[in-house]
Amino acid sequence: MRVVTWNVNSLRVRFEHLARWLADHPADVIALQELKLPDPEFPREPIAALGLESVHFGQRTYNGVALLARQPLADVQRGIPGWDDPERRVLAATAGDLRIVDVYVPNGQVVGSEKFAYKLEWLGRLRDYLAGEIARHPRLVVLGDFNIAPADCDVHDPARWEGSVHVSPAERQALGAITALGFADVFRRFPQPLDAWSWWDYRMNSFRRNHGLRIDLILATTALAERCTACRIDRLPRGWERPSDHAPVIADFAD
DNA sequence: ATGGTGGGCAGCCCA
Repeated sequence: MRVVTWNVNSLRVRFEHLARWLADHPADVIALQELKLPDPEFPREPIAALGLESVHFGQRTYNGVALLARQPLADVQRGIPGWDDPERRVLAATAGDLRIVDVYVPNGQVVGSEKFAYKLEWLGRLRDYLAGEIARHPRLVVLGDFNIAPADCDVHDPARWEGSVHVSPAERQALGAITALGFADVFRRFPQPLDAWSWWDYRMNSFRRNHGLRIDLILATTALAERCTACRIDRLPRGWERPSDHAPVIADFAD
């Protein structure tokens, strides 16, 4: 099973990039974030024309997540059960024998802000939800835009970023509480380049200078992570004309 | 040098 996560920053704008990339990178499951379109405008038919089933949980202007898959998606769950979060950021489904949870973690804006408090609350609620999911689904993958760089090796300039949003101790602790449920960040199970980022700011020529963060993650339950045979970031589409600010992350799992 | 760029919807909000 090949699993992909990609924050497309507007599916309307990036649909052609997605189609072009998928033509060269056949995947079994694709988790998308930041659709930025309401459900009635979701391009279900164009995606079906690519040979992919899809489920989506969108809203106008902001947020929105979708799962695309070669095979049918079952037991679809929109949002975190029992919490009426006004922002649409979580979508779960079962593809084959994998349970998939697609997440778009809040950005947090500035450490100490209201949005930052929402991010921490949100991560706590995700942890509680995943504690139940992991008990029911031993083969569980949680992937998406976490808006947290797990460690300093995931940051191009740790000194300049120290204490900022995406790297602050509070955020890393909240992520740690999730991985402590029994997940592995599969990217770090393999040798990787020292400068492997998944997001580059649109400003300040960040991509050209390769100033980025690794904030797009694929977490797998520990037993499943041992079946992971590869994980990499494909930075190529970040260099295409009018790109998303995120690159796709790819993981392969043996059957 | 506290900026810069991009998406979405209509002068900002969010990333």
